[in-house]
Amino acid sequence: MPDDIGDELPHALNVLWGRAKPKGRGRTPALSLERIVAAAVALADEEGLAVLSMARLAERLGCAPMSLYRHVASKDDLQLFMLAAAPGPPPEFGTAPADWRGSLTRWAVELFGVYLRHPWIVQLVNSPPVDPGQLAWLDAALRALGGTPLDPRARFSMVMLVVHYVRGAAQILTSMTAEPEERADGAYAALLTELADPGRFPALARTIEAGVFAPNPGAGPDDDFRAGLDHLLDGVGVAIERATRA
Amino acid sequence: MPDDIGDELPHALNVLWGRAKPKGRGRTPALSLERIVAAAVALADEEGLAVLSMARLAERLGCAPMSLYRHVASKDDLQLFMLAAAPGPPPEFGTAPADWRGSLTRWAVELFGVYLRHPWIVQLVNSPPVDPGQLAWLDAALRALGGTPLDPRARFSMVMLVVHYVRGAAQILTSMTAEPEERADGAYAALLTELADPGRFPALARTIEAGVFAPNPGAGPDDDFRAGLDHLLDGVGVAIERATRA
DNA sequence: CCAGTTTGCGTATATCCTACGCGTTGCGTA
DNA sequence: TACGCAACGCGTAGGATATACGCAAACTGG
Repeated sequence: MPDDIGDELPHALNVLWGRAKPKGRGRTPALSLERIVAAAVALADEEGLAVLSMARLAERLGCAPMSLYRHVASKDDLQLFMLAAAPGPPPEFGTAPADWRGSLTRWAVELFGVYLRHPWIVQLVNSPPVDPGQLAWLDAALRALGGTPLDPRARFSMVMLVVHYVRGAAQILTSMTAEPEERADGAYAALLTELADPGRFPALARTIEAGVFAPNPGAGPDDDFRAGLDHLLDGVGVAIERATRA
Repeated sequence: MPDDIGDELPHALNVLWGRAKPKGRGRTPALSLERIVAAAVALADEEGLAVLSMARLAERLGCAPMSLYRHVASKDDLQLFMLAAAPGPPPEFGTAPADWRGSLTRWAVELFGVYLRHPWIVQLVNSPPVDPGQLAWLDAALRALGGTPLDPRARFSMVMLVVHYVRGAAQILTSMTAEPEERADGAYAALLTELADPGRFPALARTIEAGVFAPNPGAGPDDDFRAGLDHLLDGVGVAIERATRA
């Protein structure tokens, strides 16, 4: 007997948006959706997404595997809840801040931090957001551009630019550092040096020679991220300037 | 008896770079790595990455599941080979083309096409490229910037900017169109309209009202991609102009 | 105290990857 | 020509996975 009689939304969405009915009868629950999701997030943070199975999760919670299905319809649903809960609230700035660049930079850096804390997020499929958590992040980014003369479509396009960049940068960084062995940053550089024949890949060989892949001890990995973000925001700045003149 | 005695590279890499020894003895193979990889790519293209299992692949090839393991060490290895083979060659332009923007645009559009033809690529983990196929693409992108005064580190940064954007855009697009039912483009817009409370998500609500998510019949989905790419390349142009003056 | 409702969980099934080892085949060599 | 070995194809089996189904336990309102 599904309870979405007059509602066409999937059950998971109703729960996410607080539209699920409270049911005060029956046995007192030892488990709760919040506990399950929190444990799943912790497990994925510590041991990776591949280790997250219903059995391991149940073991961690001290319950039987099938008990989880009373609160979660499927493993996909669980991942949806994880995706909604893990990021936490976005940075706060009012509507139409004067400094769009500073606001958007802060937003991107914090999102980057979220991805580094929860690397499994970028391994999940990147579907359009439907939960309040992700929509809050999206809204915050759009608000960062609220004071600019860009039209809504352009604003959204710029935000997606930043989203894709942050996600991609985190994806590369986590896949390089999360190698099983202590593959230092230099390992990839050494591998490329051996494989990239200058005759076949001239531009790549020159890039390697210039030491781009070599670990530069003075700078953290965040510096590369910030540099790329700055170039990206230069492009946003061009569009804003163009819209201002028009 | 592994055959990488004097070589520390994983076996899969030796095969990818044509360093595997030819073994002319024994029985004539009915299976080959090329056939297996081609069938796996076709299967993933047609039915999605979730359906790709060793059993299904063997069924398609008319062999027993375990026969595949004579040519492929594991399923992860198979996916590595798929990733190397599916994209095909990158677009051709000489070293240091005069029109960096046109070249990079063509490169990005073709890569976008690859992702749309093989949506499973963007669902796989985005690890740094180590196979000749992906390195050829990377080299081509770096060559597109060969005529600019950017230093190698900046060139690489710009290329990664484009890579992340193309990948992210394809990820969103494929996850929206590959829905099980015939969820038209308008479905997401309708869902957002119901969920995005203007009081809670003011900027998002305004974006929806402006019809950003509504399907505009005149333009294909490529147009959004091209628009975002243009903004991105504006940022690259700023960096190039800055480097020219310096 | 009882009926109804909700939770927790045991069982069973289907599917998956893959370690191990056996029989078969065909080339290179004697 | 005949033999031996290397490589191939595959059958079996084991462990792990998600999850449908149904029953017993526990709690609450009457």
